[in-house]
Amino acid sequence: MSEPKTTLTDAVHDLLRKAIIEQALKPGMRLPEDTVGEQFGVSRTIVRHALVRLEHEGLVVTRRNRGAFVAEPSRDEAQHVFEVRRCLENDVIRLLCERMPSNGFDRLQAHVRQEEAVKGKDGPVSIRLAGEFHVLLAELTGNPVLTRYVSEVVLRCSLIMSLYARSHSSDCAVDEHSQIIEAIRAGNAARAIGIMEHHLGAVAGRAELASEPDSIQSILSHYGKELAS
Amino acid sequence: MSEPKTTLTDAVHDLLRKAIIEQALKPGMRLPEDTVGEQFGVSRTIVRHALVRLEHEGLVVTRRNRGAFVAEPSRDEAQHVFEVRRCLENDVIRLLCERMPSNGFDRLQAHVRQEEAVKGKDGPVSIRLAGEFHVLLAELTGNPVLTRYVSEVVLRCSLIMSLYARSHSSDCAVDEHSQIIEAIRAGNAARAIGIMEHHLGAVAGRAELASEPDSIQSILSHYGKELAS
DNA sequence: TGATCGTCAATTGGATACAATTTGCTTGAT
DNA sequence: ATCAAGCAAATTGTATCCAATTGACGATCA
Repeated sequence: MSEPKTTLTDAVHDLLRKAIIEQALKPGMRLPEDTVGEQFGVSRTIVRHALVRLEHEGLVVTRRNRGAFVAEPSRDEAQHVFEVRRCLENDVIRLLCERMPSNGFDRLQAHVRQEEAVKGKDGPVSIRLAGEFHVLLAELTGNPVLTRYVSEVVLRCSLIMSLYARSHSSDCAVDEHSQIIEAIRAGNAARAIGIMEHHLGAVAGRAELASEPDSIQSILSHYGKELAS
Repeated sequence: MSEPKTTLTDAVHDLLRKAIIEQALKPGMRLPEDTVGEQFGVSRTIVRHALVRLEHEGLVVTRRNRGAFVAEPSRDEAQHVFEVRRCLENDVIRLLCERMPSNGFDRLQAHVRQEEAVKGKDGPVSIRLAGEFHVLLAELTGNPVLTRYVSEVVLRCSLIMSLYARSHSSDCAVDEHSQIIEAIRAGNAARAIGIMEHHLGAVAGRAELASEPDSIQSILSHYGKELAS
């Protein structure tokens, strides 16, 4: 069997996270355990474990005896997440200016090329790539702890954007990504951090309206196809 | 109802965490689900959920079909945790210099008095209080996300100290805590951060010069030379 | 008519039972 | 004596089952 080395819980966890980040599951949407389990063809136990993790990551909230919901970060919460993200990402930049690995710039530029390939489109792929750039930066520091935290706040920011931003329009984002790379390459930490601050500030700045939801089953059935074993 | 508002999972989670931090459960120790559940009078389901969270917090590691163990951070991991901790705590200081809440200094000084009360003793209480000072600092920023992350790295540092440091002897620590408070009160962020860096550096430094047991690979590679035949 | 209380369906919280996987040990052959 | 193969015990992975809590609808009474 080509069975995956990972557990079912991991699979469901990843799928749900992906669905949330890509805005298929919108903030506030209910996530009943048996509905989800039914759609994915697994038992409630699995879904529960996945939901526990997602709650820990701040992507879902659970109310006692009420069930799980996709998180709806308030503006205050959003502010707090962005504050931590700035702190972490500035440190990432600082560290990379000291110890960028040899193949670091190649990997970064390859990623930017990917981003440019989907430039202009506002789809889920664009959102995912924009986030992954920052995670890649964190990875290059060689610090898994830092990478995990950056990963979490970036994911939460994606969720926040889906709530408050009217458009991801990553045009400027990609440009700024390139600028950050160049500033790091020049060893100019101050400038790189400045751009990053501006970059995040611009992202945080966009905060306006949202849209209306879709049925849970249809969404999950779409994502569940990957689980067909 | 005198029933607790929290769920059983939370209780077990807290208990296990406390036990790990206080070194009742030592690094590397096995945590079989049914044994733990038996001891606490709950089912495996609960223990499992708690273990999932603890793994997410980096206090336990789980191996597929092998079970959960109290984490044994390598020196590299320790380094990574300390690196993130410096980053986060420096930001805490920076934020507090801008917006310390009105009763902040009172709470901080009350805490330091507690620490001084157990000064000299190397028991679990001393370890816990030393960590809680830093969590309290983070709380005063009013940022729950930041507080959670600081909390996590501080806990992991406690675990690391229990592995590598020969003594917590928090004599200097308490002094430095007071110094940090005063620097913040003076609005001197640079000085406060400097003290914090020194404080954490001292803590991390103690971890360096302690016992030796680390990665299996290094041990095996050392002993393996004698086997090369 | 409106508010309050009681019953009921829905859903989660928790426990138990079963299956799959790993590990250690025994046993046998070289 | 060493090593390999296979069997058995222990432990986790997963599913199902029962109980407890919540929210809503509807009946009753002021």
